[in-house]
Amino acid sequence: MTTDTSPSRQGPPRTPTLEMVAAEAGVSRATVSRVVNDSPRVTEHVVQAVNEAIARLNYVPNRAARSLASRRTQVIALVVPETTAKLFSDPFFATVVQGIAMALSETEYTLNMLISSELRSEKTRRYLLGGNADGAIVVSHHSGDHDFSHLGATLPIVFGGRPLIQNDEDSYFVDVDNVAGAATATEHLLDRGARHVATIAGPQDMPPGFDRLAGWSRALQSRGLDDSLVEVGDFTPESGAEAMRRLLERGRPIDGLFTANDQMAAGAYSVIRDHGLRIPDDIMVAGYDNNYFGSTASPSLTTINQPSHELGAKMAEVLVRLIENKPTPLVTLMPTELIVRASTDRRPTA
Amino acid sequence: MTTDTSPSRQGPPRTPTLEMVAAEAGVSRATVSRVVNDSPRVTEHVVQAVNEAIARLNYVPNRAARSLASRRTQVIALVVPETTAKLFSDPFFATVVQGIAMALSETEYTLNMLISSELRSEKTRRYLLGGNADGAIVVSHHSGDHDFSHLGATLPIVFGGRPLIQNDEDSYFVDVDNVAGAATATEHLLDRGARHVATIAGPQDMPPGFDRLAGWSRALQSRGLDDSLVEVGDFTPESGAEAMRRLLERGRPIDGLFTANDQMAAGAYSVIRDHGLRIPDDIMVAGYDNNYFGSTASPSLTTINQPSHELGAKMAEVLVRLIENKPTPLVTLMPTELIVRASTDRRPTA
DNA sequence: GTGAAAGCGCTAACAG
DNA sequence: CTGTTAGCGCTTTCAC
Repeated sequence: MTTDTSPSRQGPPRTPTLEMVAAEAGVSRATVSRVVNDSPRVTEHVVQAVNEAIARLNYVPNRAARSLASRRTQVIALVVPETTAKLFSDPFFATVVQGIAMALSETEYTLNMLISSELRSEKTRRYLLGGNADGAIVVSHHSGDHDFSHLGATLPIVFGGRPLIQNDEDSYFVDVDNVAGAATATEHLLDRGARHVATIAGPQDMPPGFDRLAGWSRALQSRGLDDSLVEVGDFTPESGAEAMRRLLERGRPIDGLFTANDQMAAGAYSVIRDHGLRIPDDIMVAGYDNNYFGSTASPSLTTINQPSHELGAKMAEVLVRLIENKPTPLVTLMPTELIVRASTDRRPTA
Repeated sequence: MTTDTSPSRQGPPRTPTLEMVAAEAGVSRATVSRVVNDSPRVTEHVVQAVNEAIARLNYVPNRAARSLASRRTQVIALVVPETTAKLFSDPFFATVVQGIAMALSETEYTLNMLISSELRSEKTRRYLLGGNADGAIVVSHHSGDHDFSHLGATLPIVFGGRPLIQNDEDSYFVDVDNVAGAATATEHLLDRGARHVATIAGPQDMPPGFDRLAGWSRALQSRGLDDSLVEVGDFTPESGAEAMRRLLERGRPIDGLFTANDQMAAGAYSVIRDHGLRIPDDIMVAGYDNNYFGSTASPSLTTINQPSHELGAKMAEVLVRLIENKPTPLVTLMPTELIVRASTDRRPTA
């Protein structure tokens, strides 16, 4: 076992070149190139001959050469801020990435995943600006990571999750319709007979936190109901418990609760029970996210499901359209789905 | 909003070239190239001048050109069989990928993620053989996906998880030491006083299932204890419950249980309780995986933690060594960690 | 419709 | 130590 450190450099070309195919098929390199890129104006007969030669030689085009000549890379960069990368084990995020990767695997594009730390974000910027990708998808939980938005002018970029501040420079993004989702959950509580619906909101400096509170408010206001029973948490079960405590201490009647995510609902559950109240009989509860916390809670939690896989697929789709100069709306909102479970299992009251 | 479908082709070169830097610095292109690739033999003085020119022009090298000329791509392919991609929401798998990506972000290599469906696996093969990557990491749950192992001769490849059959062609892989982990958990049960330790094993056609059973056996045999209390499940909670039922029906004493994963332990819990037995007083239980099922179970489950992030990082490290022709062992086993919780909370008996 | 020729931006011998 | 000279493998006008 030697300690040869130098990169292994094979001698002769390992893979057949376009030129060899041309020779094999008895045509020019230009023609082979046309066939490979299925250009319209090539005789059917020639196409066949070339394809046979390709098959015989087991030819596969060299990406580097192709992209050098065509000034197109066929690469899509997936930029993941390091803070978000840490949350990779979050099923939501992982599934979004899965959606992106699977959608792209259907296309000619290749997915390049970059972790961009605060420190080395310059490296990422250079990579993107250096013409190493045809476009980029930026996913992040903290939408402060929109440092990249100004790159949108130079390179097609699609963001996952809307920016907190709708910036002047119009950036493309696709997101879940948090407002509508929250409103749906709240309306469900109302339909099932709740009249005093409280909410445990998420951080108001995060779009999902902000939007879900807005959706809850909207649903109540549109029925002329009170929307002042609000407490804010930070998406953790503990904060959910705290918030629930504060809510109950207000001493006002509560018969419905919408929490901005399932974790906080789980936290609220324990407090509700500690107060001798029953779910759903005394208080119906609805969460948001449809994750493990909700499905294993007892009683199982009614919640809002986010189409995370589809979200990723959509991001890929939008970016590809952008790259190919096809008309595309600036913002794409994905619909959510209400999952009804035991925590709201009550017949509508009269 | 037009419907121009053609790729946007900008006119003039958008990014400064190495040649422009050379002119700016008053040296030849070769010299600039040497500086960029920090070759040792360049005068300090010249290095500075070039670097300043680079900074002034905001130059960033073109990957395609570089790789075309150097026959090196600086790309590492992450091959994810579609069956595995579906499990992306599995925290274990997602964390492994995270580990790979983060380790690679420290290097000059770029991560290319490919979903390889059974059908289109030919596409992946061509991509890899086409010289589009310097190496590949293949991650999969089902190690039947070692279709790629024969590519190992052509391209450096590292596999995640050991192959079921130790194939002749020596392929590199890194894995968690399942045998040792299972043995550790089992020994822990013995140390806490268990004498009749049963196991609920995983599918025997999956390496983790097979190895964890082996580890359990080894621990018992080395103390001269009986290792016949085995039932097999399929890693689901339901199968765990079934297996536990069969175990108890044997009518033999059981005071300890090792399950091949936490899910099956969760399933076993309910059956144990249904039989009027207490955990840990009557039966101590240890699982494997350290996931949500174990930590939220009641009593909380003693289990084996897998260093998933480190596993990914190691895979990246091994591959890079391979690519750079540094000596590297064929198999790398990562150590596990015992997490002691309430399900084995009992003082050692006399 | 097809071929010829001219590069894309960079690296890698080889001289000097 | 630095410059010169050839390409890497492919696309792309431009003629024919």
